[in-house]
Order: sequence, then C-alpha cells, then structure tokens
Amino acid sequence: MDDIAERAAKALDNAENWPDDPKEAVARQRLLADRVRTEPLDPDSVRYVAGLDVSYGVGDRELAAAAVVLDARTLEVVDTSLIADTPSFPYISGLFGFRELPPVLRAIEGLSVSPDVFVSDGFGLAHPRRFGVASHLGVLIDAPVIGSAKSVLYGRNSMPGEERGSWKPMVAGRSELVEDTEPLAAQGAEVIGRVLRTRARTRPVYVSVGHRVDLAGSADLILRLSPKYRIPEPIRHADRLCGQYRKEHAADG
DNA sequence: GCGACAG
DNA sequence: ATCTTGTCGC
Repeated sequence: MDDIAERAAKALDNAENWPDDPKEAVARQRLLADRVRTEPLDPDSVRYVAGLDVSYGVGDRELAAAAVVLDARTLEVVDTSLIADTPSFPYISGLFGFRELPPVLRAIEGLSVSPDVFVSDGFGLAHPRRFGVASHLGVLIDAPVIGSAKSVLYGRNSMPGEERGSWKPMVAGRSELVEDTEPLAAQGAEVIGRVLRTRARTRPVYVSVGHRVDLAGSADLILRLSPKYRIPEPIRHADRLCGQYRKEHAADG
C-alpha cells in the first residue's frame, strides 16, 4: 500500500487540513476545490475497488471507520481495515470531510492491497462548492475516487426509469426534483452527477465525480458493483464492518 | 430573512 | 448516522 498510505499519513499530519472552525473549513474547501480533476475511467481496467464508510456510537463520542477492498470482477473481499476513533469536527451538511476523513484516512493507511479506485458514501462534484467528501478525499491522497450517495444535497435532478441501469443527469442548482433534467443538460447546463437506478423499482443512488475519474465511467462501475442490491457492494461491506464493530463495543470493551 | 441540509 | 418490530413485496 506504498504511496497511498504515505499520502494519507501526510494529509493527516498537515494541520492546515483540519481547521476546527466551520468558516475556515469552507475557505479550505474553496482552496482545495481547484485541485479536483476529471479523468477518463475505464471500468474494465479496474481490478481492486475500496469501499469506505463510517458509523457512529452514542453521544457523538465514538465512531468506527472501515475500508474494504473488493476484486472488481468477482466482488470478493480481498482486504479489510477497521479503526475506532472520536469525532473531532461537528456534523455540518456540506462539511463532511472534516468530520469523516480523519478516521477514513487512518483506515486507508491500514490496507495492504492498493485499490485502483475508491468509492465514498457521499458526493464529489455534486456539492455547493463542487467539493463533497469524495473530492476532498481524492485531493488529499491524489487518488481516483467516486462519490455514491443515498440522497440529494445539491443540484436539480429527475427520477430515472424504473428498470435497473436507467439514469438521469444532475445539473447545477439548488436541490430540486424536476420533471426531466435531460433537456437542461442538452442545453448546456453544468452536469454535476447522475441519478442512477442500481435496482429495479428501488430508490436510485446519486453518483458524482470525486477525483481523477469521469462521470460515465463512474456510473458504469457503480452499476457493475451493484448487481443485486441498491448500495454498491464495496460500501455495503464497509457499512457492515464498521456497523457491527461499533455494536460489539457499545456494551463492553 | 427563511428554508434546505450528504453521513 | 442512530433509536427500532413487524410487515409488505419480489
């Protein structure tokens, strides 16, 4: 896990990355947002995918972060990393990274298999400042990251067809459900993500570019990673792992 | 000023 | 995110 672990450690050590004031955090986002890059992502070339997630305990005093690496072909788990920590930044919508990335970076440091791409439970460019947690993570470790969220934070969106694989673009603007975003995208509106149906007749997920990936490739990969359930397998595994860990440590040790 | 608001 | 049993649907 050479390079990535090293960059994660460096990002954690840099105090500039971890302001304790929301105002400074927003300024930090604006500064780092310029470093976000979109690059082609060929799903066929992806071998290892890492899913990331965090779960919280009671009283906002404890949390667990997990990173689980899957073989993109077989969807078999090939590596896991889990850490327990304490939140050091409050939950503020739009400022996720400052709360969740410290433990997530530590979990990433614990991996022995180097992922080709990471999947984060949140947004990338589909964010008011185009800097959701997926972009934040991507910039800190300069690695490919895809954002896959379960609900909308920002952007006009539409519901795709009921069948698996259907999708609609998300375009810049206040969070709002409209009849059809396709005409808006065709007319040149800024496309910031995709509403993707990963399972028939089930609520869609919201995919956006985090860093060093492109939207079409990201949506394609997310669909492949969700052959049966709504939530992509890497994130489901990470969710399970940190969720059960926290429960086991809520009653005793 | 008011409402919205990822996990 | 978390607190929580049964229940409707594929």
